[in-house]
Amino acid sequence: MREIAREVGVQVGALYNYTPDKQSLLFDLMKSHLDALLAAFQDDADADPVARLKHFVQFHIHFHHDRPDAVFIAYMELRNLTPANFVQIETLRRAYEDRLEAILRAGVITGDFAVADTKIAMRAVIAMLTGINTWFRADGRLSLDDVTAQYWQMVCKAVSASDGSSP
Amino acid sequence: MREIAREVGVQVGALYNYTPDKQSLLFDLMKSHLDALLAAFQDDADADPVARLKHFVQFHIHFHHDRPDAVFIAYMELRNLTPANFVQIETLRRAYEDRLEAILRAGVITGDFAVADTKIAMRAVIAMLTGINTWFRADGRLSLDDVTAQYWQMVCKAVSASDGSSP
DNA sequence: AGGATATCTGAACAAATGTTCAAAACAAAC
DNA sequence: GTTTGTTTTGAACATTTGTTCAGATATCCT
Repeated sequence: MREIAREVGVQVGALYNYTPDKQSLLFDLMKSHLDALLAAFQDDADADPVARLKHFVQFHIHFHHDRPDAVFIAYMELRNLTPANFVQIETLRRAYEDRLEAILRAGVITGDFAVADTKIAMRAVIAMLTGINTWFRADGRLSLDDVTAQYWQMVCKAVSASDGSSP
Repeated sequence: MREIAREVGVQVGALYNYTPDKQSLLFDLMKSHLDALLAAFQDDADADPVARLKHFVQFHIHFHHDRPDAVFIAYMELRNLTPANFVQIETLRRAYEDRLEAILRAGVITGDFAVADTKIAMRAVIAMLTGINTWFRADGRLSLDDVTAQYWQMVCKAVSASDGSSP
């Protein structure tokens, strides 16, 4: 709290005009992050599964890249939520994951994708993409668009029916 | 420290016969984890890159599955290391990552793999595999061997030259 | 301008946490 | 069984951290 106050340029006490306690602040940060995530992701269930997946990959990478702090908190502070708050946050995260899984399921049905278990594949994709935030730096060797293109290649191949048609 | 003491069944003070301070304890835990990781991973540079990669995937998953606590600490407590200790730990982690990258580079040369950038691919693979620890439960739907097989499928396809020959 | 309302400061309190140390308990050697 | 060396206890100290609150300061409305 003192760290936040210093960053904001205010005394600690003043923060308590904006949050009843630290737990609520943490929870509100996470919840609004996940609400924004769910609201921002648009998916057209009638489109081609490959195009939907590509859009998901691009969306996920850019959305997370734009909010490094929120993403960091959402991952590192999970264990500091009360059980009740944890459940709520997990429910939201699950809802987002379900959107990806739905794409994968659709692709399996059309034959575009070949994965043994869509839930496993979904977790693999999410972990892969979210991992970018831990190492990507804008002043690095590659632009975010380069990185996005390469991740899309890998994700696409990883879940594709392996006939070499998609990438 | 009090939590550790309670778990061990001893008073806090007694712990300080075994570690000069908490920072050293944390550092020693991480270092011995990474030393063990590097020592345990055997790689045959003359073997087929696909076989080497498969072995890496299986090794990584099982090694990390056997040490959930060490893995958890190695990821969540990184930011609590002193700068000097952080550098040492990062160097070890980097050494491990380099072993994977070497496999990918070898496969690119032989034409078994097709990735635009081996460092990016290496990070994607590591993130994917390490992510398993956050959700896998032994009493879940799938056995660790099932999960390993599926991840191997995905990793293999993700980095393969996309001619459908490898999986 | 003056009063009502909102916001901030400065200092304090309480709990948690890393660390120390003298005395007690224990173990090993002769 | 006494001596010597090691380990543990129990209590204390210093810092950090979440939180509160009375009084000061700023903002807004008429």
